[in-house]
Amino acid sequence: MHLRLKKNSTAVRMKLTSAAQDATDTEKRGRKASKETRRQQLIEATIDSLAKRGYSETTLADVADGAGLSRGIVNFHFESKEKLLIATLQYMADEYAANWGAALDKAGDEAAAQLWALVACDFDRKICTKRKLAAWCAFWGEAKSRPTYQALCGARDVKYQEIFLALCQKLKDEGGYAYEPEGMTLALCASMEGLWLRLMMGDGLTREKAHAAAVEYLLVAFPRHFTREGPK
Amino acid sequence: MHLRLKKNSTAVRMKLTSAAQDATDTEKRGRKASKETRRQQLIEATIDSLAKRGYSETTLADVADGAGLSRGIVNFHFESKEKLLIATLQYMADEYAANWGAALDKAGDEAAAQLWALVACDFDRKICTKRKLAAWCAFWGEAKSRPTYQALCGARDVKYQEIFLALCQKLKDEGGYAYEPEGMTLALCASMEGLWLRLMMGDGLTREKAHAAAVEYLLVAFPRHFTREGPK
DNA sequence: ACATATTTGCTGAACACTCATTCAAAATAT
DNA sequence: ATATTTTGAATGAGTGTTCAGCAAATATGT
Repeated sequence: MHLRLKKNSTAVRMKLTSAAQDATDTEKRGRKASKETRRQQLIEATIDSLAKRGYSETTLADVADGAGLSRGIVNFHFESKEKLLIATLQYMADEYAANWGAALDKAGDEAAAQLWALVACDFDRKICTKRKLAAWCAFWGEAKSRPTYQALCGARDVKYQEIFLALCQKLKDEGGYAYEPEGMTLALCASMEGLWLRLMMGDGLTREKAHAAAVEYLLVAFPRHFTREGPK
Repeated sequence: MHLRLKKNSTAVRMKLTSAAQDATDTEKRGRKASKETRRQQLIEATIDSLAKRGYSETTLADVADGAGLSRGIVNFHFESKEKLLIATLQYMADEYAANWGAALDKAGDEAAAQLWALVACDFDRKICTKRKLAAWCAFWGEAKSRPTYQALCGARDVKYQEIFLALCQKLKDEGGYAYEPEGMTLALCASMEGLWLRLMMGDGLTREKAHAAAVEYLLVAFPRHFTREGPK
């Protein structure tokens, strides 16, 4: 089917001028993208619902309504509710990983600068929304009894924490600190996750305050490397 | 649960046989306590179910089965599922508060000893079970969209953190540390919650390792007050 | 160029199933 | 005998899933 379609549109393209060729291309892409666009749209609606109603109250009807589409739509684009939720979690995990990956690339070669960047990007505007934190937390709440969720949440942690550990170890060597690196790293990562939890709970805590608390941790742990304004 | 059932029927039998006085006593207590006992029993079964199946999969049928009782029982002793869940959360919150309250009493007057005790009791055998952590996390996951849960989870934090803040401030004065106390306290509390989260996720993390990580934090933050073995 | 056939994305009603809740009846205690 | 506690079947609301069919876009035949 797909092959035939491609053959046909190639044939059409050849008949048309070069300007129209572009148009056909985008059209084709648009058509092909349509499916991806819908999925995206439904995933966003799912995050909305998770944030607004919580995991247990999120229904397919609510997701469909949120996307402005009809009831059966999810089972058309995703096979089941379960698959939709997994795709949503996957999407968030990918976004999260991409974010700190990019931050790490931009940070340069200094271990201190890299660590600072990693901590900072956890409290980035794009990632650290109430909406998304709420969605994360919804999945965390179910993760213990669902291996798939656990894997996706865990995969995030493993790589992230490996890098953290390596950085902490490097800083320890550079600064002659006395702590035990594994415990230190664990406590630091846990602290940031805990801050997320609190942000989501929505006491008066703001993103800035949470970030400041994490920085305070960095200051105390690596006094020779950081000031409140950044790495030395 | 089965044991309790058996106990009841044993009590019944005792009434029929010899020791009438004893039997009447236990019976009276049994009757008056019976309602409380059933509630307790159902609450325990609820925690079991939350830990095993997660929030969204926890059904009244499952709770009743877990308690070895019949289907309609929850709506007799609690008015609704919602009320059962709230009572369960309340129960856990009370237990948690009682635990750190007792630990604080036992710790003496030194601020350092008190802080050490508070951190330690978060990783106590009684409190820090996988079962209970899972139940806590289930509630956290739903808390954002349920004011009642949020209030009960939050109430825990508020008092707890007030004390933490006071202790950190005191240690800062004593030790001449340079950090900003609010941020420090926030990061510390968040770290312990994050460690709970990870314990529950069940990577290879053990209670002891998590506790050690928290201690590592204490060491770094208050080097003049603590060694790995305890407060100086 | 026009008509027809096919594909594709989507709809919404129907269906099957789960689950909280109710309640009449039974069991048990007083 | 009365009150209390427990049972378990019945109820009904809610929800995920299915599917026949619609409409627009696209391909094919003339």
